[in-house]
Amino acid sequence: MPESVVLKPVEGNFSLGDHIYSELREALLELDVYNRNADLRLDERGIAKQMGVSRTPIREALTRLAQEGFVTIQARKGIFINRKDLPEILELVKVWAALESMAARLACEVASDEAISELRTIAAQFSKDQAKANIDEYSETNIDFHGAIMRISGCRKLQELGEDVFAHLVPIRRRAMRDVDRADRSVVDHMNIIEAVEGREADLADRLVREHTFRLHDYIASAWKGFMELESMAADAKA
Amino acid sequence: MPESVVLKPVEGNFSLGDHIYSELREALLELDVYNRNADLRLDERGIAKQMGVSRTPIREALTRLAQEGFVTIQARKGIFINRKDLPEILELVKVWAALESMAARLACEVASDEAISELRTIAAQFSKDQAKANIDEYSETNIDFHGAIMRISGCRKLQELGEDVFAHLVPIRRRAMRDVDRADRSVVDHMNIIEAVEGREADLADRLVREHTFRLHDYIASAWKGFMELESMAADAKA
DNA sequence: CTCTGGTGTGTGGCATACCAGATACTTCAA
DNA sequence: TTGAAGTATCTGGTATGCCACACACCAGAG
Repeated sequence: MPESVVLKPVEGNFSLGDHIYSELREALLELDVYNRNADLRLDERGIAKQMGVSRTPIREALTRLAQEGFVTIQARKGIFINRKDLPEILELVKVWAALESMAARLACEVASDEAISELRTIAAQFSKDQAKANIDEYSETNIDFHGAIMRISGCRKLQELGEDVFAHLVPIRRRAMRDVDRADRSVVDHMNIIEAVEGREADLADRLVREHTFRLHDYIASAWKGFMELESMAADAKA
Repeated sequence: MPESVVLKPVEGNFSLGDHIYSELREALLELDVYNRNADLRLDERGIAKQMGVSRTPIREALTRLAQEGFVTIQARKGIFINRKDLPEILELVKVWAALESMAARLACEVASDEAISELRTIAAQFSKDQAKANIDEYSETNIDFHGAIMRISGCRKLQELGEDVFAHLVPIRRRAMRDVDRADRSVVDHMNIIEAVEGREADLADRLVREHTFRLHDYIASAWKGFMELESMAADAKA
């Protein structure tokens, strides 16, 4: 074989099950679970036919999704998408706060200066004013920022768990981020957090991140009814 | 039918898959993964035959265990029990610290006085002196104590996640708890934590729990080699 | 002896058939 | 009309069989 020809190895386990799992997962996150008109039921056979495979890999994917809490499987009754209620959402936010504040703490202790500078780079993408102008993009940047903190903590497990928890909050965050006033406050919070991390002030960073996340917590708690009403109206409009 | 006879409804989904899942999970935790002589390989067909069922429910259980990180399934190669290395273990302890310190904080804010008194009841089961005398039982009480903090935090998600993380640490904790000096220190820590929670000092409780868990973290880091050597000797003795 | 290609066996992935509980529907009697 | 029993259908759970890839072993060419 000519040495010049270098083929990259086929990576990992491609399996229908894996593929369907991520496909379904994404679809579930995209789908607006809080739309009261949404169909909360999933059908193994239907999905199987739709994707052109047998029930087996579908069932594997659904089993995993059930374990993650996205769906509930009831024997001989059906498979239902879990619609989380307010208390459950708030609990997830608390868990998120626990994980991210620890990540910030660890970042102060172990992250390199280069890694920390990443935070400022991300934050710089959106000045306070720009945030107002383009909430959607800000939301993306916001997610990046929080992801970055988890990453530079150097604790993969923390990061992975955070992503899992975060996934459950995606539909909520989509709503919570629309609020312009919150975006303002958020930008300020981020700057303070960055400075704390840059200054290696672990206790401070820990506290700031926690308080920042708890502001989201309290906001969701207060705005929840509004979310639901908006959804109802959207649903009605469609119908 | 006599009205006096009240039958409680059959609860939940009993399925072979579920049963095998918990059975296997327990077996995996019991098994000493760090015994280098232990067989790290699982065989679907073997387990199926051994339990007298088909591969299907076995596969379902294994899929779930794989998702939780207990095993790794490699297509057409085999299913292997995950042997966690030191860095991974330490990450789990950090996550545990994040969760439990938040739990302590929440407990300060929301737990009832009755709930908090539970902590003292558990701790009272073992005075400092008794701890030395019966390390094994102390280990149990210790687990109860930490479980109680999670419980009285009033945050189920925090509790559930904590239990999941904890499960991965079970084999490690079995070793770490043998150390008498650590038990002493542990009892003192617990008392301080209790006082902080009773005094509703959220910041203090948060810090104490975090520091307590990080002592375990550092202890594991320093004693790891010892663990491994002990295991090797035990394995050699058997052979 | 060495290296290459072939072959047999093990292993997980997938498709399929069937089962039994849960439901919806239908029918028929009061 | 109503309601209760019977029946068809739907749904997830389980058992099986086959497939394709991984790998160890073997044989023949050099």
